[in-house]
This record gives sequence, C-alpha cells and structure tokens, in this order.
Amino acid sequence: MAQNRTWQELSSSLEDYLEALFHIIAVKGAAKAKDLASRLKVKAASVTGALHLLAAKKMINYAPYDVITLTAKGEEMAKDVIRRHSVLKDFFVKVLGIKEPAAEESACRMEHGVSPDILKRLVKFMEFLEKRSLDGKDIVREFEEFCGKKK
Amino acid sequence: MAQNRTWQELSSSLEDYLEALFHIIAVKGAAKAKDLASRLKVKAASVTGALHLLAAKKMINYAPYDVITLTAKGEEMAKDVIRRHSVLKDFFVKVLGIKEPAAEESACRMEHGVSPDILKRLVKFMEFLEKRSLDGKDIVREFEEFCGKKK
DNA sequence: ATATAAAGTTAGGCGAGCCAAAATCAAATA
DNA sequence: TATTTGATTTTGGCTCGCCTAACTTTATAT
Repeated sequence: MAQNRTWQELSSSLEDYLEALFHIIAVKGAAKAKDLASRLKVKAASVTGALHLLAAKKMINYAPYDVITLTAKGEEMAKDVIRRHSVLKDFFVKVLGIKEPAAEESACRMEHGVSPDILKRLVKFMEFLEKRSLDGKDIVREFEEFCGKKK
Repeated sequence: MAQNRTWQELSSSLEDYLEALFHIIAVKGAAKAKDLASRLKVKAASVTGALHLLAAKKMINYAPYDVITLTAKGEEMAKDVIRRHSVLKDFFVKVLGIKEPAAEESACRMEHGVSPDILKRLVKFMEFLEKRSLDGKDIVREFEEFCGKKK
C-alpha cells in the first residue's frame, strides 16, 4: 500500500532506510549495505534496491561496493523522520507511560503517518506539560496516579 | 510495504475496506461495490479483489453481484479499526486542537499502526483530562492559552 | 419484453518491496 | 601473488494493491 503523503516524497520503506542510514552513519561515519540489512531485518538484495531508489532521489551518495553517506537533502529528510519518530516515542513513554520496547515499536509503525501540523502540536503539548511540571503542577504524575487508582 | 503487525491479521488496505464497509452498512443496511469504490477512491476492479480477500478471511458475506454484509468476525474487526481511528481523531481534535479535515486525514493514516496498549493508554489519558475538566481544572483550555500566548 | 445503461467481474499489466540463487567484487590470508 | 571468503550486486520471481479494458450480469426505461 503506497499511501499518498502529499507532505512527503518518500515511501514508508524508504523513510525507514534513510532513518537507519542516519543512525548507522552517526556511529560509524559511513554505512555498508550489510549494516542496513541487519538493522532493518531485510536481505542484502533488498538493500541494494532501496539504495538505487534513494540515490535516484539524490538522498544518498552511492556507488556500487562503496560506503554509503547521506547527501544534504538526505540528511535533512532523515532528521525529519527521526524527529517524528522521537516525538512520538517521547509522548508514548513520558506522557502515556508506555514501556521501552513497545514505545519504540509503535513509534516505528506510526512515524510515517504523522503530519507536520500534528507533530507541531504534539511538541507544543509536551512543552506545555513540561512547563506545568516546573510550576509544580505535574500532570503526568497525576495521570499516573489516576491510572494506578482505577482497577 | 506489507508491514508485520503481529497484533493484527489484516493489511492496512483491508482494514480500510472493512472500516468503510461498516460505515456504509450502518447507513444503508448493506453495501454495494460501488459505494466502497467511491468512498475509498478506488476503481471497481480493486474493490472486487479486496472483497475476495475479505471473504476468504471470513470477514464478509460475499456473493458475486449481491450486496455485501459483515460477518460477526468482520464486524468485530471493523469496530476495532474504527475505535483506533476515532480515539486518535478525538485526541487530535479535543486535545491537540487540530481542525477537522486534517485530524480526520491523520487519523486515517495512523490508525493502522496503533497498538492495543497505546490505544488503551490514550483512552485513559483522555478520561483523565475529562475528569480533571469536571473538577474545574481544564488542561485543554490551559493548553490552548499556552499555545495562544507564545507567538 | 426488450434494448440500453449501470454495476460488477475477469483478465492482464504495472510498480513497490521483498526474497533466493547466482554472479561479481574486494579484502584478507596463505 | 593467488586464493579464499565475505560482502555486494544482479537476475528472476513472488505477493500485494492498484489500474484499464473487455466482458457479464442486473437494473432501468421504453
């Protein structure tokens, strides 16, 4: 299902590759196909295919058998995906109180569908909760109690 | 990209069909292929294909040229999808203050990825906000003000 | 009752994204 | 340097979900 995302030019799959690429590069300076394959739980042949597509979209610097790096455009895109991912995950963990592996998984699944306006509002909402907490009115704590009480 | 959803046996696409089916049936008692096609912005041939799949999964009662209804299992699934959709949308509208068409769109895109635990927590969070509001501590209102103030 | 229109289905095709198997390249080792 | 080994790519094949075009069935209108 290649859904229409007017506000995005990449498929969910390619966003995943870009995101993984960014993280691998952050640690190792550059990425190899194998890193992507193991991280995304995909076979090497699939990686090659995705790399061709990303290269065609000028998102990565790719030459056969060479290491992979992100172009400026690719890095921008990757950061955008990662931002959606981490905002969602933060919301799940810090506000909803979801535990680590589940929060991560759900963020992965939902990150591709978050529109810019939803993202902005979600960030603002968490800023709001943060500020309130500093003012001694910790909503998250209250929510935890609320959850603990019932049942 | 047919993602793995261990907690779900239907593709995003089939979930969409089921969801639409439920709404059409709610209004008209039964659905025709044409209703689905126009609602999902898809051609009639695609509908037939999806109906075969849903019938194979015992989600719908389907016979060529006949009206379509949901089986008990299908109705259950449909309600589940719709619940995910409406909880998300509610959160977007009532808490984040997202306007109608955008909230609906984002709910559509994200509904397929919401896990049961996230959903449960989100519902609880909104119950919590509701209760607080009844106690005269309207967090949503405060959030609106918070948003209005800054910039 | 029959001709026409509309709805539904079938057949065949396309792209995305995955895979396995085979071929190729590169890096390490003998 | 020659060889082996592991990484990468290519090739061909699969499923899903969509499409168009052609055909069949059902509904409508004369």
